[in-house]
Amino acid sequence: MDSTSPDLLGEFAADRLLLGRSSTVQKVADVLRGRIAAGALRSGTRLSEEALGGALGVSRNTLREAFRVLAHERLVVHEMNRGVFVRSLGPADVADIYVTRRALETAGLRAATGSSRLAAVSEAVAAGESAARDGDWAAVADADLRFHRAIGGLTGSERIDAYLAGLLAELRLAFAVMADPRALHEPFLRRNREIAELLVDGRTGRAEAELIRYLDDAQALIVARMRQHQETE
Amino acid sequence: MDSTSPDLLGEFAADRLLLGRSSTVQKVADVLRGRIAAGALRSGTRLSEEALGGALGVSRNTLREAFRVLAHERLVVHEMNRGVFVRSLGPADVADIYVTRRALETAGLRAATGSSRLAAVSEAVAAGESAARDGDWAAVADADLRFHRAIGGLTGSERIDAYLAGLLAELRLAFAVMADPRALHEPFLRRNREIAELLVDGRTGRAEAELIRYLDDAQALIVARMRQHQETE
DNA sequence: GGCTAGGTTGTTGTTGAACAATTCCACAAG
DNA sequence: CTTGTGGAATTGTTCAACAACAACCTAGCC
Repeated sequence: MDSTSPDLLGEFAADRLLLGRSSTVQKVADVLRGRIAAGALRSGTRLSEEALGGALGVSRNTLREAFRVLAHERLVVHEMNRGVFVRSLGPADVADIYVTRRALETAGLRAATGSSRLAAVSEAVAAGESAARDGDWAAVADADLRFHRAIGGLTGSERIDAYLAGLLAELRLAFAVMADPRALHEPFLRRNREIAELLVDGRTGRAEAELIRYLDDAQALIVARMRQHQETE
Repeated sequence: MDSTSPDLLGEFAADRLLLGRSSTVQKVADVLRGRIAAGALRSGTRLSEEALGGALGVSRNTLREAFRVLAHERLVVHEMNRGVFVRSLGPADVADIYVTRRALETAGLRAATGSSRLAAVSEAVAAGESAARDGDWAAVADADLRFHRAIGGLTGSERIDAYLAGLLAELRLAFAVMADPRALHEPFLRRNREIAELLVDGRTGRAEAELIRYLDDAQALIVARMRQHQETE
């Protein structure tokens, strides 16, 4: 019998990353990342090695390895001899993140012309609108993240995608603090579509101007909410 | 007696990062990072936990924590149940890095107008020329890195600076393979100065065009050398 | 010869316990 | 109200052990 066809093998090769997901350290990091994104672990919370290790059923050494990767992702802060804490974002951090987003996402727009990856952008827009119709605002938030990652993905750069994914994960630290995801994401649904349509029409200059205004507004909204939240505390 | 003046305290607060530099894990990561950048650890070398731990006088657990941070910096590849290896860069990696550099460094140029940080750019150019006059090509390479970090630094973003630093550290993986740093850096000394002067003159559009050509040429040079090196092997 | 099966060896993955170093808290003293 | 001084709790780091896995080697088979 002939061996498995080469192109079929190629498809499986793409799944290797999903398979390699074992390793207790990775799983622990995934769990903590999820808990932080979901807001279950509030900013500033101290992550005790003994308590967390006991709860998750892993040893302190394994947990510390997971802490190292989360610290490098800036989701957690490691203070020498004091422990690790869930990161808390200030307005300066948000400003820094948005400067970086502007740099990376506008690079995507400048690479958009004729890209085959534009489909992913449109798909994310459609998914967001569909979720909004269902009133599923968590799904809207997810689609919004996908939209922006897809814009960065227009560069075709694996690193830019990884950076953007990290930046958006950091921003969830700010989202988690404030309720009402609807007020946060609904106003941007229409603007997502607008930018996507400008892109498929090849009007990338105009799309870039719109995206920059979009990001400025989003940043201002988040900072305003942050200050408001800080007062009511 | 009055308490210490607030502004003086502020200066000390800036030194906190320098103090927290202990931690065996950090020191081990620093050592390995340095060895990799210097080319003492060639690409593909396997880093045995037992051997390295013994040589450095640290435990396997500590070493594994250091491996996690280096892996996140992409200087090292962690293969499950097989160990960690010094990363080896291919032309596709170099292309990816340069796409990202173009995105980040052009963002710096667009933020250059009237920035007080332009001084750091000019300083790096001068340092490079001075080192070239002395024939110290390692110092020229350092100054070149400083130049590009300073360009990204024009954005004022801490994250962009961190990303650029990481990308340039990755590139050293490619530099380490090939000898003759002079041929690699000398042609770009004049172009560094040209870009810096365009910047202080406020001609940022022209500077951006020059920088993009610069990066294209550098990428092509590195890829050419990589292929050449691969053949002679 | 070339290929497959199966055991051997060396390395990594993970755990648990131990001890030193450090921070934090409370409390006493000036 | 600031400055020492304990002691308790937590982190930093090491060590030893074992399971799990990958690479290598050998033997046997067609």
